[in-house]
Amino acid sequence: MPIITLPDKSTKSFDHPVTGLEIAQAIGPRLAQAALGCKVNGELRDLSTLIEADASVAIITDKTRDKQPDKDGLFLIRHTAAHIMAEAIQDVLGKDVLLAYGPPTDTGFFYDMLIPAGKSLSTDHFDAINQRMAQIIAENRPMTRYEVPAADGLAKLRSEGNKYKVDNAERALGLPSSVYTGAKQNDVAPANPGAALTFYATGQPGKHWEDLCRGPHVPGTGRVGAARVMSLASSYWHGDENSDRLTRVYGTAFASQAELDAHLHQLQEAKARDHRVIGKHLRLFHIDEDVGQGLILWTPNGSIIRQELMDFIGGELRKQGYQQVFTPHIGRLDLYKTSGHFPYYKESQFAPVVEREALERLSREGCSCAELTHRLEAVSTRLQRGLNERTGKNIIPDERVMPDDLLVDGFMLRPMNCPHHAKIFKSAPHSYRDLPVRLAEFGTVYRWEQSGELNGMTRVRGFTQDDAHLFCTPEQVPAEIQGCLSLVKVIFATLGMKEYRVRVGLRDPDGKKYTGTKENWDKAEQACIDAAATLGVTFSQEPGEAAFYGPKIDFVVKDVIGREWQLGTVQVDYNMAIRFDLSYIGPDNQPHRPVAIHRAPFGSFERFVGVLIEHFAGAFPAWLSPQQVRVLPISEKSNDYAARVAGVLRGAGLRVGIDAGDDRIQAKVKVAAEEKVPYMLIVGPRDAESGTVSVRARGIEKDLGAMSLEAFVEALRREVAERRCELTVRP
RNA sequence: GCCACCGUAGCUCAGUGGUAGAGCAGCGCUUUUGUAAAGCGCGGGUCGAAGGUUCAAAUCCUUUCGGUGGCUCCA
Repeated sequence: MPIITLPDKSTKSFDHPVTGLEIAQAIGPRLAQAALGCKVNGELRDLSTLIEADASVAIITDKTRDKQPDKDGLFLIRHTAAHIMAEAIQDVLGKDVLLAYGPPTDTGFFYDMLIPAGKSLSTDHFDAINQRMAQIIAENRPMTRYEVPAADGLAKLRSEGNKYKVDNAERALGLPSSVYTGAKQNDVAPANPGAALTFYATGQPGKHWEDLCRGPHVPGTGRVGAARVMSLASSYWHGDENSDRLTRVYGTAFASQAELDAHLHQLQEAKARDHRVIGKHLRLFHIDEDVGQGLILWTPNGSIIRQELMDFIGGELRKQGYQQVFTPHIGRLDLYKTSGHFPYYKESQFAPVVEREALERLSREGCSCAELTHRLEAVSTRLQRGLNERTGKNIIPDERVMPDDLLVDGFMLRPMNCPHHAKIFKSAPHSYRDLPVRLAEFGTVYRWEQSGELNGMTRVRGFTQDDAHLFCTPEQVPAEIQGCLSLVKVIFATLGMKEYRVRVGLRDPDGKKYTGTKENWDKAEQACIDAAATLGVTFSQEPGEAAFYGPKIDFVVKDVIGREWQLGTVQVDYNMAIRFDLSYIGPDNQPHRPVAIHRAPFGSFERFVGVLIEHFAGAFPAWLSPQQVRVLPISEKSNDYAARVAGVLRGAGLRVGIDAGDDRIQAKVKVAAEEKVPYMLIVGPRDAESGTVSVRARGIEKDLGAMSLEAFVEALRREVAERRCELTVRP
């Protein structure tokens, strides 16, 4: 006699076990009609689930109360849609397509499958698949769940010859994976005799298509309003690149065709905001294959944006007591052996640069490539002893040590700026009275990203960080973290960026890989959490996400397509000072280890500007715009006056262009609007006579009227100096 | 790196075995214009690169370079 508690805390009693559907019916017929599934004690279940004991139950539909798409409802719809797509693909390509794994995702769903040799799936099949999916949805077959005892289910799957499903079942039953890891076939765990496997038929079991599946699903295929296959990709079984390569088919589904259409429309809109498209159109940057993949050439327009950002950030840093430094883009290998970057991160670094004479000598000696690598990665006895003594651990094992005359020296394109900054700190003695020492550099670093990971400006191989290293006492750590975050807050606020979140990376509770004392870690972690809490944006604490050398704070923003990009980071580091043997003299007249804080709150100018382009859709505030004003003479007769106006603006330090072509004014306005110039000054004989300019501001599709040139200059100078987000100058 | 798709004029794209095209941009001429494209004309491409099949290749095949999307959220 279950008592059901509904989300509004009201209860309903039943004298028999009930299904979710019956509960919905008891609430109202329209809810029963709209119901897709239910949540029993917080767990998403089929509508047909029988509830025998008291429980709190929520009925899931495709919309929440405020008419927004319901996340759980979409999950159910997309989970079922994955089955429908798999059935459609098997109908189109054949039953010998082996299905592996097909879950819902944030924006849809995918299904991984093995396309048998000799067959292939391409976008040419999409029309056929979409049509077949529409048919299955129109047929509105019930989603029928049935359970089979584990042993029977396994036998059934094995006889069907799909090793991926057998593997899924074994994992679900907690058995060792006989297929994936090659463990012995072990029918049913003795400890779990009642275990069962569940299957879902898209219709009648035995008659219609079916799949091993945990569920839950919507009650019938008709409840998937609209589904569509989207794209193809490849994936690996279990994400393991040594395992089978599968074809991943992406699709998406919504409760109605209108919502699917809206989603497709939004994808198109997002494409129009893509920083690569806008960047090309507005000539902000260029990537040239002759220069290299992932290497950004900042063209004049983009360079203005970058320079303005550097000036802005640089000014804020000076206010906070940072000191500017400049260091080269390369350094000797020993430096990176000391820091620990080489060779441990060699997969993500450019290969070392070896001096020509050394290479020629090695070549004469017949040195092999493997031998060269070995000799580059080895260290001298002196370096080994120094590092091992300082860290108190055997971090350089004897195998890596080589006599000096065999070692090969070289340079590395720097993957990080910290070694150079550590060396600057070490170049002079420091008293505790000097701390914190804050060394800032817009430092360019180089990392070897896999070619498939590269993406416009947001994922590149050479980039300039807004980097700084703060060397301080353990007591100063909280205040310094606060300082970093207040900087982030100022800059995000200035740019009108509200859509960001913060991740605080903490120790794994039982991890042993960490360096530094427990007391320092506790304090630093608390400082990070406290600082994040003051930001006033959502932040998450993520145990296990700390670096081995200290806790960190990451800033993540979402781009228009919903992809998240990590921008900056603040990391506390107890390790660097040890490795580089940094010290300051304390009040006790004894040397002490400083704590280092790495911080690059915006990550890199490349990624940050890429995100900014999408954030503003190319319509930058006046202070960032490559061209702030464009003067448009009505006809050639006004060209002289236009040139005088432009001269005055330029003299006032504003970035001005002039469109003196023989186009009509309509054409000049259109071009300036497409290039997203903040202000157009339209000047004709009337203006020349009165010394005025006719103002048109971006985003307002009309003539705002005339004002004196002096008043315009003053107003725009103020807007730029205050770095306002909006265009505020008006006659 | 791996998989799918793509690469034609500065840009956006059409052309699927038979003499390389359009619009925009550029240049010239006409027009002298008051707020989202005036008209006419001209120039511009070894069709990403290399090799192959063919009487004939932008088009078909192979290789290669580059771009785009994707490469777990564990039934």
